Amino acid sequence: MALDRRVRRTRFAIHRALMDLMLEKGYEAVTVTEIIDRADIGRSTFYAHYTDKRDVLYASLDELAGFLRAHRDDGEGLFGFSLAMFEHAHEQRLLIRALLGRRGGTVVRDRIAYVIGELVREQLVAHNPAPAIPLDLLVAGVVGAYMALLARWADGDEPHTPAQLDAAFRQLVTPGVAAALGPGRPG
Amino acid sequence: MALDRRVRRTRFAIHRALMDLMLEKGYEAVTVTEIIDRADIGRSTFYAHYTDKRDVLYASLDELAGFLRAHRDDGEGLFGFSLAMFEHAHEQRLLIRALLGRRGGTVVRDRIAYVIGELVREQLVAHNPAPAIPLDLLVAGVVGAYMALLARWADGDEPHTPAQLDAAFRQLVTPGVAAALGPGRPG
DNA sequence: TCGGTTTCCGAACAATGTGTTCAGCAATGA
DNA sequence: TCATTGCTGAACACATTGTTCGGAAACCGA
Repeated sequence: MALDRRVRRTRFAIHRALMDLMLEKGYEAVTVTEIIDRADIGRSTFYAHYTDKRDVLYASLDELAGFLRAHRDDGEGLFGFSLAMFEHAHEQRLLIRALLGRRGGTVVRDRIAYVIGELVREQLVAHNPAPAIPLDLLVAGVVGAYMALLARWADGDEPHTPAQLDAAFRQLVTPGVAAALGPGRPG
Repeated sequence: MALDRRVRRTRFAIHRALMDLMLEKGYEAVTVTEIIDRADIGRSTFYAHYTDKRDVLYASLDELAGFLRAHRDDGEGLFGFSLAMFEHAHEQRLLIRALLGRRGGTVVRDRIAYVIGELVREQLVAHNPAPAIPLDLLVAGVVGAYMALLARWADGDEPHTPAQLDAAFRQLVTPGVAAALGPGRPG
């Protein structure tokens, strides 16, 4: 049995309101009161569904997580999600800027980094469960570089294409990762 | 002529209060009211010196910037600041955790990333003003990886040593950077 | 269509935080 | 000493958060 229609409507309205507002002012600057007004729901209703602004964000980012998982094994070799994500970011530039730009927030970045980190870790472990660089550091470094490229692109004026970004990411990170994973060539 | 003694005392008290409070709850959670109370100064006094919590932070981070500059050319090759910074972070682990951990904030991370980014950019340009990867992306990626390692270490339980962190950073990033900078071997 | 269940409303509330103002007192440095 | 500068502290308007609760409304299944 699906959710009560009212619940579906309410949650969607909230989700939609958060997205819209983020596009306008970035995640950090959005307030619960604004979400309520925009979604045109009662205050108590909001808190009946979510505890926080953060809570809404997490729910909304589940979509992104699904997207990334779907593209996990794109292309050849590691980091299949990379190009797809850059392309997605390119289409949704405003949204990505709202999420990752200066007006984003630690919460957003950390969450996205976490989601991507899971993917990266899975792939790295599959190739070598005990790499030369401690796994947690390796994952952190790779994801850190990726997120930084994404953020820089979202915030800056440079019109890099998704392919350029993907290439930059791979050129920067792949040699070090390959070395850390050892001789066995990842396919 | 130096600053009025009262000014010096007030600013130092504010600086000190922010540091203490960050150690206890992380930058984000600290409030201006708390700083005022801890520093034992009047509210209007605070706003006479700083506009913001952020403003105080920036002033405080100038120290860090000086430190990093002083170690810019440590060791051989690029990223001389790296080991010194990790060592500094090791001694001041609590402070670094307060700054970069989950309870830190975008403001803090961005500012530190900016400071480090300046250093990295200077060094990269010195070796090759037009690397294979667009300079801004290269810098972003390198700094992103570095910050991520620092943050992961500050937040996690793993007792990595500064030397290990420095090694991990270099192993991950150096090959890609060298390739991007081209054949001329950086000294 | 009925009827019990679930959700929504909305207004009020206490708590907390921000940034400003101003008149009077106190410390400073020359 | 004394003019200058900085500090005080309380009050203020304002914004935001998260909770509460009785009554109205919508929903879903029979």
